[in-house]
Amino acid sequence: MSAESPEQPERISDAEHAVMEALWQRAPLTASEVCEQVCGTRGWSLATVKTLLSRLVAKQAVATAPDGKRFLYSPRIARQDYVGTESRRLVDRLFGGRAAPLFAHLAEADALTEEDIAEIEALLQELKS
Amino acid sequence: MSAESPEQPERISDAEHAVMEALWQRAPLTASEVCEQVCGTRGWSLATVKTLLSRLVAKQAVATAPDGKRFLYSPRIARQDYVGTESRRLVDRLFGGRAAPLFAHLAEADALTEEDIAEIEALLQELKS
DNA sequence: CGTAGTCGATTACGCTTGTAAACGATAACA
DNA sequence: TGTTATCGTTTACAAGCGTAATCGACTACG
Repeated sequence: MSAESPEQPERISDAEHAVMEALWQRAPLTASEVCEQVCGTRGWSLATVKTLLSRLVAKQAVATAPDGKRFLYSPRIARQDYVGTESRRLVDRLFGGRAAPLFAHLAEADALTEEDIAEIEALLQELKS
Repeated sequence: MSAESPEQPERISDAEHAVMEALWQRAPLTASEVCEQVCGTRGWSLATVKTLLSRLVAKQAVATAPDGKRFLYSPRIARQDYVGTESRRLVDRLFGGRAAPLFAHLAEADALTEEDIAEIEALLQELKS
């Protein structure tokens, strides 16, 4: 383990998350390239993306590498980890930390496609072996 | 359908959610009774609970009924619904709306207990019939 | 009748978030 | 060399949130 990082990762907000998604999909990117990915769908200006990138850098969720006069941005946290903590948060908050009730809820709400069911079944088989 | 409620339900914050949980568990309750349920675990003062209750009333998530000089508070939205939208939000944001990847993730992160697995398996059986 | 307790309502205040404009440095081009 | 386009940084500002103190009304007790 590396030294002295309490590394209690600061929460990433909703808007920031959109930026992370762009970087997870392809990195490193310049601020303008990130904007190309997200400004359209979210209706943001480049300035907004710059702000979000700075905040993410401050939160140590994104790293910068100088490239001439500008920076290239890359994720410092793995999507896997982010998704993990977020899922756990939800399961803890809403389902007492148990995954089964979440699953039951999704089932009841018809949020499961045939495909989902098949895949989950396959996963279950694996887990049992 | 009833008239003129755009009824786009305002987001319930984290702290507010704790209050909702108390009311979902037992209602109606006075502000002090809610405090008894939550002030301990969250380290809040009664004043904080009162603020949260007011905000929930403003958001139409909680209803008040006068009882002598004070109010009795009850949830106006069903836990089922809240849990539903929150789960869907997560699944949409992180897993492209598909439940199977969420499940896969939980499995991979060892977030599933033996019990969970058994229950989910049972649910699957039901779904298939 | 005064006073202490209790309610809900109002006000407070610092932090985060969403959204962006303004600024200063620099590189590229004319 | 002067100007323009482009970076990252700084500043801005309203809304939402966490956390609470204060206030005005009222009740119950002495």
